[in-house]
Amino acid sequence: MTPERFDSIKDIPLFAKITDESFEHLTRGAFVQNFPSNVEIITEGDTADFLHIVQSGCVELFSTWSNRETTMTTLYENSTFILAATMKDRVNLMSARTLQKSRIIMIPSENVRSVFQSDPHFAVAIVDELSRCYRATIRNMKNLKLRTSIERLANYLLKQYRRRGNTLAFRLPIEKRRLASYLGMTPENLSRAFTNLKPYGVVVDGQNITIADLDKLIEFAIPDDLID
Amino acid sequence: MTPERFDSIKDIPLFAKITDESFEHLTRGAFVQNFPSNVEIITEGDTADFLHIVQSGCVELFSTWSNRETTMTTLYENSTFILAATMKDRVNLMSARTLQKSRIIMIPSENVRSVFQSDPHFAVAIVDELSRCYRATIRNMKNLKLRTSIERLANYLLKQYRRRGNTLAFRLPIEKRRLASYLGMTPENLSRAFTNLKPYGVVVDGQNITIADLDKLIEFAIPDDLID
DNA sequence: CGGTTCTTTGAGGACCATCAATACGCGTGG
DNA sequence: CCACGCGTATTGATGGTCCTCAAAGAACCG
Repeated sequence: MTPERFDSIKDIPLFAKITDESFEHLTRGAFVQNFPSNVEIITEGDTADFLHIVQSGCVELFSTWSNRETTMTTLYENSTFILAATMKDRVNLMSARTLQKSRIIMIPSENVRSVFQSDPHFAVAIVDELSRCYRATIRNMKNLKLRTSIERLANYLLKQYRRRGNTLAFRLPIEKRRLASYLGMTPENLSRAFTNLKPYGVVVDGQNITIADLDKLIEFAIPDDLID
Repeated sequence: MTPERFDSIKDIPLFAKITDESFEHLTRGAFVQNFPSNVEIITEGDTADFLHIVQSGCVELFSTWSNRETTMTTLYENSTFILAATMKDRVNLMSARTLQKSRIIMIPSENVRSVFQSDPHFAVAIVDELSRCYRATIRNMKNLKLRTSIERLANYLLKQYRRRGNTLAFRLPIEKRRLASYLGMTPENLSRAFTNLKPYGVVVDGQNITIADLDKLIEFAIPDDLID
């Protein structure tokens, strides 16, 4: 249907173990699309006709209500989204927009549901991915309900530190205002939260963060395997 | 293995369409247990050896961190819990305690995973349940992040109203302090939130709630299909 | 380089948590 | 049946956290 090649998809865990037949079936009617930055790809309330996969770039999932908006999560390479809506054939509960120039793979939801039934390996992969996203959301919610905003920021910084292979200096991957929304606060408050973390050795220079005293920050943040 | 009978389980959507063979396999090593009220059934951090199902009674899922505790959700008849941890063979992210005398079905996680692979109907049911729980959590999170505490309470009352077949007078199903925790506030604040809803026709008498002016409450709460 | 957006800082106020004290509800045992 | 005790619910006072508004500075982009 399109001249695009889907070989790179096979690197994604979701498709790693499936048969060639399943793969052929899945990609029938699928396509790859390039989006510029800051484009709304899907809108909450719309039906989930395609399973989306971020091949490259960066996508923000967000939600709105009554003139308010909040960032739910941010996705990078090889992340899927709207998997639950795809499987249940329901409307999306979140909207998605690109934060950078991004390449998005779109697979018809019907194909996903039908291969799910015919290929047990794919079924396992789907349920694995679904469980992973579900558990990530539970962690996120625990973070929001059990910690203050400053504690959330401190733990966010520690998570970034770990994700980059224990690097003490790094750049924030997203704008501060989006980070603020993700952490459940206003941009103004995020600024002040950074100031509050200064005594614990957090140095901020624009998007550049340096953790000058890891032990002190950990002592303050109390990271937890069941949240972070 | 136990003299308990599992027939009643078949009423649960999760098991509705499975074969007798799958059912036999699933219930091998399974058991039913009666718990008194206020007993911690599972603890976060423990491995999920069993899929749990509330056959009767009421179970609260909660989480703790650094001396704080929060109610994540409350479950009633025919609800499953720790399904994601079961499927991924990981530790539980939440603890569970009974809020009433409850009857809990426990099915070995291994059985669930193995029947998932052998019975496509069961696989569909599992992914359906998983997606349902996932989406419920997303809704919950949107509720928490996009609404003030009073708005959350107003929408909670409207949800109770709808769940009971549009009944304007009903009893709260749980204690107020647990409701407060679920809604992300303190018991004191819940009291004041109820007071704040008086002008919108909410009458409170202990656990008994009466919605005296439905339109006014709806106008204030702005319920949303994508949250509630 | 100019305009736009983002970030920061300050002031003020709304919301919410904590602490403390009292009232209420309920189950138990006298 | 009533008295008692315990946990829950309410109410008030207070302080902290966080949001809003406003303005200035910084970064980004065409």
